[in-house]
Amino acid sequence: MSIPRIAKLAKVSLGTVDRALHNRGRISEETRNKILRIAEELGYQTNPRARALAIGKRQFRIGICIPREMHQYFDSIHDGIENELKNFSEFRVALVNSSPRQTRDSRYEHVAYLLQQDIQALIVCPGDAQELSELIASAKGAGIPVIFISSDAPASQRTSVVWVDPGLIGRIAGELMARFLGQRGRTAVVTGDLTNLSHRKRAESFARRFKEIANNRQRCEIVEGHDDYEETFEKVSSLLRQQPTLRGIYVATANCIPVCKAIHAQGKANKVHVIATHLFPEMVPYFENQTIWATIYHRPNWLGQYALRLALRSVLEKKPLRSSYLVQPQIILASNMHLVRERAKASRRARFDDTVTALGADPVDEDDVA
Amino acid sequence: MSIPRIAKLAKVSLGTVDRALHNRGRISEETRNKILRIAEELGYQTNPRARALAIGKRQFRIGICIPREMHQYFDSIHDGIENELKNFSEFRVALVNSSPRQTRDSRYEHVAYLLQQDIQALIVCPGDAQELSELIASAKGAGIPVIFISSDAPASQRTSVVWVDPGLIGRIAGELMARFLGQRGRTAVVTGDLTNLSHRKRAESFARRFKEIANNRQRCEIVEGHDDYEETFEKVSSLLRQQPTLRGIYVATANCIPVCKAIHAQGKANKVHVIATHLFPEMVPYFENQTIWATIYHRPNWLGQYALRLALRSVLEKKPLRSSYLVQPQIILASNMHLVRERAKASRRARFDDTVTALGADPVDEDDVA
DNA sequence: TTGTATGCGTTATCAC
DNA sequence: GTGATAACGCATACAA
Repeated sequence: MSIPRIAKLAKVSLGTVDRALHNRGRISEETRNKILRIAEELGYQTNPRARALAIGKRQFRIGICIPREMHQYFDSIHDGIENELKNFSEFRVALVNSSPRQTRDSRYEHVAYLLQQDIQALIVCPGDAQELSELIASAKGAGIPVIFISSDAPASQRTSVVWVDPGLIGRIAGELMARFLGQRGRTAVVTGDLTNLSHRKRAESFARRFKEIANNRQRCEIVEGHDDYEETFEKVSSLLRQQPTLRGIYVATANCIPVCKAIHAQGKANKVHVIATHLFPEMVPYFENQTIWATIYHRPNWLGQYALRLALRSVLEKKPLRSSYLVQPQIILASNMHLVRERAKASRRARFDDTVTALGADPVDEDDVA
Repeated sequence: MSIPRIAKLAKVSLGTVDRALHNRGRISEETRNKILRIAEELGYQTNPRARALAIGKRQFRIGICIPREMHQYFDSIHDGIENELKNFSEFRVALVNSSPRQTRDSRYEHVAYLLQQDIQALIVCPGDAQELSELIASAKGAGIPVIFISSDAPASQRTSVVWVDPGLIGRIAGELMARFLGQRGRTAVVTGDLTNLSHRKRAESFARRFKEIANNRQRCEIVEGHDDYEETFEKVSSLLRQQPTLRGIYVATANCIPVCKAIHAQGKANKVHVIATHLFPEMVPYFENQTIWATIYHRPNWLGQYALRLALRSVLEKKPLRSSYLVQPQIILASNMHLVRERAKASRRARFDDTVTALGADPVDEDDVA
């Protein structure tokens, strides 16, 4: 089941088989079909290691566009990308980085820039669903796979998306909250911005699942904090004053610190509890004093790692990509908190800023295990 | 940083570098040292893909000894092994299987048999800590790596163990139970056999963590079911009669069905809830009727997959193995139950029975993602 | 339109 | 002890 073997069976040369298999033209329909038929029958699969070896000297360039805000989250994605890079140290891969400052800033100019940099694949955390569609269509035309991380824009022509199902996240949080609270007390959601599809989905799924289990007919208040510290603190503080029976808050975004602070400021420290999102060092004290009871960890590190793996597989091994890769979220309690990398690690973002990270260093474990 | 480059720098031939790097003898100390020094300076790492290509025609044989009882659990391990096998389809790997019928049966004769089969690595689910030590020492002497799955025997000379920290499992279950029950009601543990180190560890950790959080001073009853259906059903039934304030049961072994049945038989259906271990089809109804509130999933599939990956890495890439690989358990609720493979899949054990599974079929995604 | 030659980095088999 | 040389499977530049 190798090219030489096919060549022998078809009584042609290696080059001919190669042309048939890879649609390179300069081949007659007849021989092409004969060869393809034989390859089919033999169940030919190209040997990725041999291919890797053969094309190993080329430079590959991968474009990266991931906003810089919310360090705890996006830095993890970047770390994941770097991690995976080490698994490809035999190749000459360069990451070309161009990222907007704020989460809500336009990615247009950045992606446009990246597409001019002779990249072979593009990894983006998209913001607005619409703005990139034109650029992505042109990338597709140029044969450049575009991989979305963390959120999707279904209308776009992106090749693949690597993310966590937001409905699933909401349902898990809702079920957990219902079990934690039993029948007593009501709950609320703090989210970023309901115009964001993922945020809305999480909030809705949470509320639905909570009511389903807790048999609770009360309205579940939804607070938009816009990932702003002050705004969130104020809104949650007033919510706590208005709703004395509030017992649980699901913070569907990374911005849970002002929520915890508000709870303590209102003297509700052991009365109101939080289910949060992600995990980073500032949260640890609130885990320890039992303000946070659980957090839903989206594994940003793994999102990044997998996105780069897909990009490089597509480029190096010509592997066709599926349109969607769903990553499983993890439920984190105080007992397994120590297993999350972001709990302790300092930000390394500096290394990434607007640089071309050339590579080729020490190979490393992929360490899903830990 | 390749062998030819080192050869040029050292002004020797490829063969000489090879002999220096791999301690093949037939080389003078002097040139050996010179070459090793240069390789060190250049940070030489052998290119695994090239190596793979070069040794691709050899046969490799991996011995497997995993008991057949408890299909839901051990079959998953086997499935994981087969999964990983597909990622190495370019090689000629054969799995040599010899497994005891019962979990508690001796593995001695099986392992002894496997060691005579010209295997290059051995994967075992050990039972008794002692019985294999002599065989394992001799395997070590013969340069055959021995990888334990799922439980450890610290005194033995095994190369590596791939497992889930039993203390961690117990603490997670304990914390979850404490959160679920709040301050009300007491709890109990159903386990297999307290002479088994992992089982004891899980039970103890559970009890300690539960008390810590729930501020509960009551004794936490521990029931040994010996993974026997009848015995477990009887013991749990009588426990439920004796302890009317019992609210939660942690089943630390896969044997949770008789526990659920006993709860229903005693008319405690919505009063007593279960945190279980693993997930398989028979459990689904009890998840749906809210008898089971959560389960701790040890990811047996991944245990198997990773064990084979380590074995093949050790053999094919000469990669040194760490002594312990800790896999993270997952907390499963009704909301994310559908993500667990074992929930639905039928047993495929037949394929494995006492056969030499020769291979080389279709390569496949590794799909941690799903 | 087809065939041949060369190289990727490693291992293995010779001959010297 | 050491150095050529071929082979693994694939890609590619060049020759026919």
